[in-house]
Amino acid sequence: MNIKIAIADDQKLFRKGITALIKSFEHMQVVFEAENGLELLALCESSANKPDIILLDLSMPEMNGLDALKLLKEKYPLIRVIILSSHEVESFILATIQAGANGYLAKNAEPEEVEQAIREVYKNDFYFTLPMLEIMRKGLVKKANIIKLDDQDNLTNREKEVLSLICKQMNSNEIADKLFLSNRTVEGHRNNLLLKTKSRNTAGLVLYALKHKLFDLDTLSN
Amino acid sequence: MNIKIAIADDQKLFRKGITALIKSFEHMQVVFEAENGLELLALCESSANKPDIILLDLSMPEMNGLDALKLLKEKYPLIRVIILSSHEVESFILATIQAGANGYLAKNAEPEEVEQAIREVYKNDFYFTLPMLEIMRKGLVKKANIIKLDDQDNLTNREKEVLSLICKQMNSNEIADKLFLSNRTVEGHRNNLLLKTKSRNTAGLVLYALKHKLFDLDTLSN
DNA sequence: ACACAACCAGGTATTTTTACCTAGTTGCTG
DNA sequence: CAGCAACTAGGTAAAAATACCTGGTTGTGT
Repeated sequence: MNIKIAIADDQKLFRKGITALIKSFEHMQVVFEAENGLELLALCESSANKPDIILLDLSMPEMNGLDALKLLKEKYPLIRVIILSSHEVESFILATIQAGANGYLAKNAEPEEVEQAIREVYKNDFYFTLPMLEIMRKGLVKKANIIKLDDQDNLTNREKEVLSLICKQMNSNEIADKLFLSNRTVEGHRNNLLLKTKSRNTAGLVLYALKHKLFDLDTLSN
Repeated sequence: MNIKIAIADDQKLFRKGITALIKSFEHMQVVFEAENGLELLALCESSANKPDIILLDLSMPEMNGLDALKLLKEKYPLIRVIILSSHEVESFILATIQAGANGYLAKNAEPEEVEQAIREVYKNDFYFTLPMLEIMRKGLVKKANIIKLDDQDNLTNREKEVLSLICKQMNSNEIADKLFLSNRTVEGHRNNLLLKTKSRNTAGLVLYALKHKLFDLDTLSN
């Protein structure tokens, strides 16, 4: 049985080249080409011949690759997507993985690697080169280490207490009631919090609290 | 030049077996063995002959592998660590990667794979098998998918735009400037956001945005 | 053509937050 | 004991957010 492939790239010549290349591989066929994200989605919608794997360029007009990827994965979770990359930044690459990309292929890769990538993704849902894996690993590690650096958070217990109540969407009066304080006192704490955390307002305080893991998103009902 | 290796495992026989195995590989030597995490750290401390790579069992008495790994990476960030795993759960595996593990090796792996893993880690800082990579990928993706369930968030694009700026600690006037709107309009959006998200104030909006992954903590500077 | 949702923008009034002050009490430490 | 940090609490004023209104425009779908 053939592996059905679709290609989305804004450069016609590139599309045609890849198509020709894929034709030279055994048991593969290109079912359609798209020149931007919108067209890709439309073709996936209309085509009776759904692709198994899509080769997706990230930088396209109309709708870029990342947005297209997200929508694709939402509507057709079974379709595997291999990202065609020129020279993207790490955060963008991570975003595509988080959006569900199944593989990554540099645009200057060898033809053999294209074939290998497609077959691996078809078999294992998965193909990444070593540098990519290194980036992924960094991405995994990063989250745990965002803070840790400036961690001496200086906040006193009372301040942390007030901050936690702020994060529960209480205003100063309510907090004062709860802690048996004057609202002026609470305002004082609040002010110190703004200074110490270098925040501009309540939004900043909430972000600070979450970033520094003073407590967890899940514990705050909404 | 030889690759210097240390082994930490609580089973003596296993240690000796691996040591023997490694002796059979070219340009490798075992510099010491430890039977638990504490001993491993002590030996790293005292030994003049620091290992390049440590083969580390996760389940050990006294101090388990994960804790040992964390301390190791803190003190000796240059030492690479390959985890020896029997049958750990995913979350534990991810924890080791976040703690800086450079590779993962199943205890029932083929001898050739041990050699390959060591050489790859020595060369690339990095060796993971396909199933491991799959787990890593899931780990990366998971975070992005916590919500999604109740996702019909009703928020219009404009509202999301305003919300994102609120989360960047902007006030209504600043948002109005940025979006070329009247501040009254922004206030209108803001009000709708409060209603739709059932929030009481800015803190609630930020929490909502984060909970529903409208964007990521990391992307919001603080 | 009509309904409807999204978007925009104004008014008025109240509440809350922010900014910038002062100052007393408590408890710990050199 | 002196010094300091944490906690408390007050005043005044300006800025921002909230509550509750109104009404217009635009685009989409029926």
